[in-house]
Amino acid sequence: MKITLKDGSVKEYSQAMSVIDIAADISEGLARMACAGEVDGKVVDLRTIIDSDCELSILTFNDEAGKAAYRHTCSHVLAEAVKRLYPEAKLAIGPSIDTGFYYDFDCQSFSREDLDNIEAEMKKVIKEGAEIKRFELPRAEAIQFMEDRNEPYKVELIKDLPEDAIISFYSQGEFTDLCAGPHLMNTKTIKAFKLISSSGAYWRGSEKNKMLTRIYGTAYTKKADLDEHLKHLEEIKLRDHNKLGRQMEIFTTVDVIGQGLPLIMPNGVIIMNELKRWIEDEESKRGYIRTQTPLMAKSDLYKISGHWDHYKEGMFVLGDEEKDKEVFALRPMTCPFQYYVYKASQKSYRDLPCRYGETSTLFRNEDSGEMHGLTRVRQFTISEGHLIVRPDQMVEEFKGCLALAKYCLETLGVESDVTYHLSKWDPEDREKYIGEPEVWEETQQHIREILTELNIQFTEEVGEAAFYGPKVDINAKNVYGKEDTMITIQWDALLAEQFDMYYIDENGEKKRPYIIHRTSLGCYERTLAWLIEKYAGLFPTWLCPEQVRVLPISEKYADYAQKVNEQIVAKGIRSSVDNRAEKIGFKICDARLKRVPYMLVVGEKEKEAGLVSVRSRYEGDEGQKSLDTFIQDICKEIQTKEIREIKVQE
RNA sequence: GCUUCAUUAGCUCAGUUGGUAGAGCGCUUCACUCGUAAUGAAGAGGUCAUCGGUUCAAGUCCGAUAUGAAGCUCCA
Repeated sequence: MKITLKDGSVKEYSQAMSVIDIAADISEGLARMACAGEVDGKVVDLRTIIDSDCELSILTFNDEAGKAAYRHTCSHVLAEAVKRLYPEAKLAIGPSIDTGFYYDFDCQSFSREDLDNIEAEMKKVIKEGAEIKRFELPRAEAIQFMEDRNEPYKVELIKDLPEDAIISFYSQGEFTDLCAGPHLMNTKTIKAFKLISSSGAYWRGSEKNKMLTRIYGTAYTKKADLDEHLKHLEEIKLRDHNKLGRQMEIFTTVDVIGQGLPLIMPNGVIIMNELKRWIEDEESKRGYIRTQTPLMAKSDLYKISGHWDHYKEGMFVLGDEEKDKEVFALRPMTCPFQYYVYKASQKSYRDLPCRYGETSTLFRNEDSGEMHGLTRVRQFTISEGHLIVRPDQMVEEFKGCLALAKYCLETLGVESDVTYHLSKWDPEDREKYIGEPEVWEETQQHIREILTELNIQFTEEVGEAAFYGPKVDINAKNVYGKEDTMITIQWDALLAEQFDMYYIDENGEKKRPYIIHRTSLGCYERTLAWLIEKYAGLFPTWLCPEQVRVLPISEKYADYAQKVNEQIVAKGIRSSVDNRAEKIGFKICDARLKRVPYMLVVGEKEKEAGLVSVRSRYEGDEGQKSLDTFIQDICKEIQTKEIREIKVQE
């Protein structure tokens, strides 16, 4: 048989060979690094026997699938160590993930000390270097095998496999696990690993099931790579908005005020207000008209919208239906409020599209475990908007919303950090959605075409739609890799009916409009969190709470510093003077720690010549210049919302 | 909501097996009046998250509550 390798070379063998044997035949080094194989594009185990012509790649840790096999094997080592130390622990599942691997056990919870002990035991397992063997059993025997070992979760997994499935096991020494593989040949191949953390996780991801104990870990082929990864984990904590945002006095929380109710501090308010003014002005330029509607409404409104029946749990209800004549609820969305603005007067087809914008504060009673910093809160403010349009205007208006979103992302310098998703309904779960299947398929196809036409890369997600229509979600990851929706644009051909919204067409007949629910920048709190992490607190100048700090060399130059500052402030720039009785080195250090982009040092020389000595975090801005030039430059930078490269610090 | 961990000065954190509190930064005051990453000295500041329990004695042990964190689930 002929084996074509990745580099195009061909090996010929007269007999069937396993992948690992072929790797060994190519080179001993490759056999040592081999984690899995790829035969005609399909990932296979190293033990897979090849008996016919094919294309073969030997996958190492440098290949995604090889890395997965390596880490998956490490998760088996973890499982063996846990079984040795805690024989009563029941095995659940233990896959590899992006950043490493985990294994779920039904057992006690583990402290850091326990994890350290388990790590030590894992090292023993690796040192023993047991060969990893694969074998298959018929279904009934497989079930019996795991029943004998008192592993109920494994039995359940096998029972869920199709009748004709090949049920494979991998064993190393006295440890055997139900597993599809692939795996390394020997446990001693694992060179560097670390158990990261332990937490609870529901069996099969359902809150109705028992909570198991999950151990997260990661593994690399070199200790240096592992150390780098661990260092990276430490570093991302430094840009975590939840820490940095508090440290920079952007927000704080107070226990007696409550969960999910952050206090935005003056620094945070400056950034949020800059964003708000910018968005509101931009929307006005794009033909939006603004509304300001109540933060709460009687239960009657939510009964019409359907929220009272479906989402009451998620709302803050004021009053008791049994006792009170009127019951109110804080609004969890703006939709019906803006619909009534539309309905307040009769609309002609000439009036459409109506683009309503509102900087809208919403309240959602999230479960207590869901709150997180500024990204998941109970009260938040979004750049909300609803476009009431004629069906023939829908596609163009939807594109306009996407263009606005794209403009916002570009201006903030984050367009390369987002992913687009077409959130579709789930035809298998009809109860969750209103409307007919044909309408859903048609609108989804419209959005698909729009995204394709605009050359936007996107994924399609089943079951992620709103109950009234499909949507485009623009998501971003936080520093820990967790994804959140930043912007959403929703196609709604159904709710106008519910609220009896109409317009008069050219024939004098009542017609149903379509509605686009959208945000231009999403929720300000979440965007703020995103920007903190994106820029590690070093915001573009236009968003910096403090843009300029004037640093007099000594108190003798306080007057000049004051004059300089006044001229800068007069231009609407956020500037202050550091008049403390400190050395200039101290003042510079402090201004840097506070992330002030521009420092203006003034002393004898500057005072005499009417200059300022600029020190900034940007390249090529050092040195003396006239105050007028400085003001001109910074005004331009702020006005254009320029994103400048930050100088690399030693 | 679930699992685990945490909560000590404004902030970041020490505090051994139970014997009534410490550091650095910050703040206040004084001295220094300084040329590009941290001047020196002194002082103020804490019912150790809250409530309850065990104990002669609790920051330390136990329980409940609140808040925070990681993960799970959820996110109209």
